[in-house]
Amino acid sequence: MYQAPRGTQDVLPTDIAYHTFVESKARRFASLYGYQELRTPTFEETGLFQRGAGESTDVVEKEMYSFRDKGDNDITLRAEGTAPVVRAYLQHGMHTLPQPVRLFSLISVFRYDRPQAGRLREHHQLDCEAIGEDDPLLDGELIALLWRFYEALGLRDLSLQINSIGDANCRPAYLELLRTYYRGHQAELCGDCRRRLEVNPLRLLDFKVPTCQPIAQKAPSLIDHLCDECAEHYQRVLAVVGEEKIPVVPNPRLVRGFDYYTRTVFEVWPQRTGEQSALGGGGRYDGLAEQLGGKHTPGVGFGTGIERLVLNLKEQGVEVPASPGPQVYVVHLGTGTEPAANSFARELRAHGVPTLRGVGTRSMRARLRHADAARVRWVVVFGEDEVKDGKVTLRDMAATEPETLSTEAALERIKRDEQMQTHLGSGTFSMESS
RNA sequence: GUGGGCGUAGCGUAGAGGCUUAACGCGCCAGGUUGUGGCCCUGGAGAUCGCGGGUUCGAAUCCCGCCGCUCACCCCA
Repeated sequence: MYQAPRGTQDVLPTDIAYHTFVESKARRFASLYGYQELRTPTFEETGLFQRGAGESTDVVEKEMYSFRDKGDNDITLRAEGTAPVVRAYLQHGMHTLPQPVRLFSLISVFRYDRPQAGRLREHHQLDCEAIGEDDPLLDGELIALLWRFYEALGLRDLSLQINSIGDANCRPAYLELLRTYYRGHQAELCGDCRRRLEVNPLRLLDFKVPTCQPIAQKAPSLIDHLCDECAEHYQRVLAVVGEEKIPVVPNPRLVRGFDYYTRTVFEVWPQRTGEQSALGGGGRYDGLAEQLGGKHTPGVGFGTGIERLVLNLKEQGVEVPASPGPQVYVVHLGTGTEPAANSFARELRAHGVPTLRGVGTRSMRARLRHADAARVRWVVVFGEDEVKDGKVTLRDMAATEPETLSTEAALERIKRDEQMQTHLGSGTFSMESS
């Protein structure tokens, strides 16, 4: 038998409410901050990710779903959220729009990794990007958007980690300093660290192998070697976030896995420690547009993982609104009763009443059980007796006794009830309400 | 890529060399009620015990290999 490919998952109807809850809140909060929805393709030219995220990153080096298509194009399934958005910004000349351009996407991301709790080969993200402005206020805005979004989901005990990793002015000198420091300890380093030292020294800082920890602890901190402009920028980001009353943890060892980041980087972690658990993360990428062949255009953004949010909502016991089910179950019973039942169901749906049609040749009892399982409010029975008289039997599932009345009267009753539900129930069922 | 754990009906579990014709709960189907749900009762369908090999008179049970799932490292969401 076939199975869903390793690292992918089916979201079943019993679970879908969590996902629609997160997605609708995502849309709501993105638009609340003035971000407009953008959809980019599921696959891009491989070079976009190589140039964007960086050749030496783990994602590009060993985790991409890459293939050559029938036209000999090198294609990669979306490995990361930011580069495609910046590509779209450049391609469509969005620099002619008022800056910054604020965009959000709900995307799927593909990485060939070994799956584990909270890690999939296909996962989904809310991705928000603001391109065309380097004001630290914008960094703060994105952090606030992310944080308020989490609050609205009902998540508790989160921790916002923040850092600045400098830019092209100050980082090269710092990296040289770091390399010099590490070369002095080369003998004590594990093989992995030696490799990083050459390829991606910044990553040495957040490395977790215990034997290398003491060396990392004493390494020169990047935060002490920022140029004046970067230091100033960082201070203003911290100020803006502080003003928002968001508890922030400056973490001088926070480093992210993509090469395009400059200055601000941040992640949000749940309380529980260990494992890979970041719910969301992002930062500023002032050099990315140039890297992709455009002119210098600053930008800042984040991605946050839908599946990880769902996981944490469940862990924290957050209740999500139930998806609305059908209101009415229409059954026919006996010969010649089908058309009348069909037309009644058609009528209900034309009036916007979600209606389930009883099909097959099961007993009355079985049908009622189905209706009960579907948690409908009303069951409408078209039996031979009723159809002959132009009537139906209407059962209010909350009441004990059914009653027989004309089809018109039954329709009116259900419509009236449905209207009441729509008005009263808008807080319960509407995903759009905060 | 590295290391641990686990594979028995759709789901959750029991059985750990012969007492098993593989059991129980949920779910599914049907009946108890000629055309009326929930609760209850009765019955039924559904499992070559992940796959292959080995040990044994005898393997779901012991051994080996493979596959799958899962957790952690790494990395990221």
